[in-house]
Amino acid sequence: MPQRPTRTTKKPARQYHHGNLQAALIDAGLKLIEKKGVRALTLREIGARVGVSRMAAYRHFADKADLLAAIREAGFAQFADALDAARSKAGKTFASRLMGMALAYVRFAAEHPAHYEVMFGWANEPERPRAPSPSGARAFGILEETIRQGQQTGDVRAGDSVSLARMVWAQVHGISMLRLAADLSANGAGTRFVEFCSEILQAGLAQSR
Amino acid sequence: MPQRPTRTTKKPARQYHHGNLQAALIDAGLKLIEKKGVRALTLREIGARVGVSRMAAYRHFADKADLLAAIREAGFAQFADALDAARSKAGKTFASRLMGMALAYVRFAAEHPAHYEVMFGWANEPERPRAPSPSGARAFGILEETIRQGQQTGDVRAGDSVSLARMVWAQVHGISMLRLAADLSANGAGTRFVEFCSEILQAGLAQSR
DNA sequence: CTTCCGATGTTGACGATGTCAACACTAATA
DNA sequence: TATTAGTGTTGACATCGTCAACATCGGAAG
Repeated sequence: MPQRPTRTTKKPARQYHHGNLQAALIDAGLKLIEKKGVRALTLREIGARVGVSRMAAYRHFADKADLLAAIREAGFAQFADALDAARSKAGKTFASRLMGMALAYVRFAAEHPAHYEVMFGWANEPERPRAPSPSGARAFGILEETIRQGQQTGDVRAGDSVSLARMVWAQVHGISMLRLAADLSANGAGTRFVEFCSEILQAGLAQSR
Repeated sequence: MPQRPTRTTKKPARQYHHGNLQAALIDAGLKLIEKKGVRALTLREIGARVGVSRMAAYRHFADKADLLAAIREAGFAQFADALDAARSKAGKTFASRLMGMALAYVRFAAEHPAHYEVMFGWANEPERPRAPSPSGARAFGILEETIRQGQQTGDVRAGDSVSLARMVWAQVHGISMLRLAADLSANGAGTRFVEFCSEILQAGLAQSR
């Protein structure tokens, strides 16, 4: 959320100093990605949108990749919030929670494909290993905690909850990446497919042997 | 597989006409990607490796994206072969086939990460929708057929085999993308995790209700 | 209030890249 | 042997990320 510079008298208009460039750049970059795809993300274009020249970003980010990382982190924060909200809104049974979170996960990916791409995109640049995301860890923690609760209520087999959570995560991530649930409207095909997978997954998690 | 020009007398050496540039470009491009990542893929660099100038590729591909698409298709062919081989080598039970194919899938992704990236990478370029891959369809068909066999032997619940296959595919794809199975050595952590997921998945697929 | 300095934003320049044009060489056919 | 379609080459250009050097602002120190 860009806010006005602290001490302007009336109209911020266009001043030499922007006031909150960092956030504005992340925001503009994200919108640009959503509209034209990651390849179209250009420092020059971002600057133009914010009303600032290229190179201005370099006062707030080391380079383009660093700005991408910031966009990525912001995405994970929203993402974790969405998962958290879904868990709260879902019923108390493990099945409903699992399905609610699965739907929220896939929905986020479907509604913000570009943001999702930046978050989970390939990190095949050997020179610049990707730093782990705090918010990403928070999102995973929400899922893992749900799994542990399922174990306590007897809905999920015993075993390493981290591994179990990873498996569920991989499932919904695969669905999202392969675009297997494009239509997530009220009772669209995508929703039905996610429910379909969720049911099978839940059955598999239940059996202890 | 690059083959020699059809009518050279003895030593092809460096002629004006390469003889089989199309295949050579795909091959060189792939090797370059594997070594330096997708971002380092440059028409100039590819040309240099093949001993040809930039722009030469334009006689065989519409543009860079088109060459990428060819690399992608070649990857799917190898990929389908790998899945097919795994199915043949696995035992006759559904469980062993599922696990064998899952391991082959994840192994391919782990051993050829760059190729895998090009194959399954994001297609968020709104202007250029990605064409479906024939070999990709073949690979999926192998999995779906295995599912159908499982249904006939009673190992898999009744239902749409395509949806079931998609779910399994999404699972292994997610594992591959999230790099959850990095160590696929003889009895490495990755192998164990894939077996772990495969067992749970199989349990879920079994239950009819 | 004035001075000064660090933070922030700007323009210039450079090498790299994808691609359009125009040209050069080769091989097979007429 | 002459022609021509196929194949490879060099030139040029717009665009991009980024290094340098410069400009401007806002607040702290005197």
